[in-house]
Amino acid sequence: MTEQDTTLALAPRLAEELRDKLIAGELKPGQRLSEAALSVGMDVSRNSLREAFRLLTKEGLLRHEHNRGVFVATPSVASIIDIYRVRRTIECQALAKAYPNHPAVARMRLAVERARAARSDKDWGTVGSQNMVFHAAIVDLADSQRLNAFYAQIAAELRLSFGLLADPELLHAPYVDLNAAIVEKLEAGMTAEASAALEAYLTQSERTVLAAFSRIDERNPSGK
Amino acid sequence: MTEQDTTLALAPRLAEELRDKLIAGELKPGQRLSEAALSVGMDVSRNSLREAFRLLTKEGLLRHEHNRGVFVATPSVASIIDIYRVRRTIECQALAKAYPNHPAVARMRLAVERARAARSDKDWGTVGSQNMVFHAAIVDLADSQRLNAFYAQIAAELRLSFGLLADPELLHAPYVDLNAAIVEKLEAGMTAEASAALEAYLTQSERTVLAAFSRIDERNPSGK
DNA sequence: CAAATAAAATCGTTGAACAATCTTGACATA
DNA sequence: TATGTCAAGATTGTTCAACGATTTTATTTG
Repeated sequence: MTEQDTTLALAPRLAEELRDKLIAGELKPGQRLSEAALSVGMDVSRNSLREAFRLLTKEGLLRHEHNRGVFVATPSVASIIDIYRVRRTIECQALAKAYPNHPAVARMRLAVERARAARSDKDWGTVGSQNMVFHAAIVDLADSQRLNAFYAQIAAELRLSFGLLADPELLHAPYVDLNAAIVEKLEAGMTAEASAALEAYLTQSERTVLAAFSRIDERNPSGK
Repeated sequence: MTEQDTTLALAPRLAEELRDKLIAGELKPGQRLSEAALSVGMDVSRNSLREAFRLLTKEGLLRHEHNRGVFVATPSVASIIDIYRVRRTIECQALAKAYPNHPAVARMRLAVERARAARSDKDWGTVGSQNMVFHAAIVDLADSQRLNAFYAQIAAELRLSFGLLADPELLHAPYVDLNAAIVEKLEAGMTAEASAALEAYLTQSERTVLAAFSRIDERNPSGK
């Protein structure tokens, strides 16, 4: 009974598989993805693979150049700034307008607690993924499927950038307690304060990521 | 020199062509799009058409059912509520954080003036499209490519819903002056007031659309 | 008239083919 | 040596034909 009953379409499955590899860093920014090579590697036809490419291109994880092929998207300072702008717009508003009994609040708290436990174990991978869960839950406060889907996409793009950065401790550890403060303010009904705290959080996080990114980028300007 | 030098890829062109037909109402909600029929009708291969279908499905304009084909998305009360939730989140925040000298402000004003001119001519189509321009300009205040792209998608979905509604005068005419008031507040640096006015606008517009939509929907519950 | 079954249509996916375009490398020229 | 030309070679863009899988329609049967 562990198998999938509903045979999902092939292209979305391929896209998911590729997305995982992109986020895991198995496929590196700037790298070209050969249709011929990948289609035999993944044991599917070129046509099916091209459908998957189109999906991931639309998500911003791949870049498509006509008659030249698809490449893993190369994060840039501009894209990071853009992504944080999106996050501030959506997350802060979701938090400001949230009502404190929303089911997503429980998920926020749970993510905070799990992140704290992982932090004591120095399990930075889990700290990072619980941080993602926390922010996805914030967006979920707005009760909008479309915002959720859009945010998932933005988060995947951001994780592509994170892949370039070396130090997950620096990247995620400092924010566990800030997250805790946010959820506490929210639970207390202080949505405006929670939102303000989140904005400060995001600004600080953006600065950290940009600084780390610039250090990489100036050594290796074109992302090869 | 009027021709396109860069031969654009086929799939995006097909997607654009279909998108236009969807928004124009040539393809009706719930209608099934046969791969075989459409591919001969548009004189392209089934494979290319399928790539275009994937794009439009990801945009929310088409719905894909495994082994059954693609259908024109059927707007629902839930989808309209969701779309307006997105609009309030993004547009109000963009306006609240805007700075009044942003180039998009000029476009907002221009759209208002054109809409007013069109209103005196009772050219409701232009009134509607200038209204779309106005709101796209608001989102542009946030200076984010990703928000712009996302909003364009949401707007297309909303226009699909509008296609079902009969009366463009009722739908757009009352909002020309509200738009004017918003741009004036913004130009005066009163971003908070502009944002509040927009929120009231959107709530009222949502109510109008939902009311009109329910009248249609109860006569024709499952969209043909 | 309902249920079961057979036939037809449609989608899902593959593989091969060929045109269009880009890349590479050899070669000639200044 | 540096540079520009030009012909392979490789890769993408697109089409076509085929066939298994699934759904829909039509037919038969009880």
